[in-house]
Amino acid sequence: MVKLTSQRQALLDFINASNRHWDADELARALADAGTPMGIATVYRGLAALESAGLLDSIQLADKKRYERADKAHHDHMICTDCGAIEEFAHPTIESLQLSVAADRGFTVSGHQLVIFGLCRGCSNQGL
Amino acid sequence: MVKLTSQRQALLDFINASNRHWDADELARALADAGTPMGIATVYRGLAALESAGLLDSIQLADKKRYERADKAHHDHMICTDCGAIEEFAHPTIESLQLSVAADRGFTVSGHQLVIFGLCRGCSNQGL
DNA sequence: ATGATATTGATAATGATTATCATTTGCATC
DNA sequence: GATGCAAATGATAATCATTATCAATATCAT
Ligand SMILES: [Mn+2]
Ligand SMILES: [Mn+2]
Ligand SMILES: [Zn+2]
Ligand SMILES: [Zn+2]
Repeated sequence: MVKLTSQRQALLDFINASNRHWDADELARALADAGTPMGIATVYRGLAALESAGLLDSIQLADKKRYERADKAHHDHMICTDCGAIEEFAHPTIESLQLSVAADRGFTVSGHQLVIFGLCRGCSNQGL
Repeated sequence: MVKLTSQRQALLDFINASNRHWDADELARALADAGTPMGIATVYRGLAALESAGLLDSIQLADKKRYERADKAHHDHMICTDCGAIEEFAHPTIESLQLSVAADRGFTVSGHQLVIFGLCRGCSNQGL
């Protein structure tokens, strides 16, 4: 039986109150600053538990995993390689084409991750 | 000036002779078995140098980076979460839709990574 | 309120990758 | 072909995110 502890509630509230993609360390620091410090191992375990309960979503980037609210529709991400900004986009046609190419190969899809790298509008304009 | 050493040549030859997606450790072991052992740090540095020279491609998976030949056209990957098989696919429409959605947001694309997770045909049929 | 059990937290361990640094090697130049 | 030097090598330490340990604590069904 999975328990809803004060630590997990704090993690969930914190992420749900924002629109960011948090890593474990950022959350530990932010929660400490907010007056609800918790051990870093508890942060990792809490995030994993909340995700498998469907209460959080995550994206696995090259170096670390980032968590976000789960109450948004499925979307993918564009990441600015200059300023680190993470933008979201949803594209139904891309989604369905993925399913069809997988089906063509007899592949049973359980998930996917699409990340576009480049320069966001602001950083693109820096170089003008 | 970047030097083409015997170690780097061995790495390149080894990967070009195969169709796999290698991680650094697999390469170190395979090269040792093949009679051209080299330090693991040399493997990492060699792979990075060859990739930035455009002689190798890579995909960054959750836990580790995997290298493959660069003489194939751009493609994305489907990974079987059961047996670990990595299949390749190319889909021009998905590619161009990515560029258009990025352009819509003023995003200058430098690259992307699309990975589809699920069960390959063989593993899908296991559960029948 | 009680007890079984899941969670916490401090810390050690792990695993992939990078940094150090003394030694060696590729290669441009003579 | 010999020389010189910047770049590469390799053994190993360090780093960084994440997971494992384990004794103490908190949750929750009863
Ligand atoms: Mn998102
Ligand atoms: Mn490939
Ligand atoms: Zn930017
Ligand atoms: Zn499979």
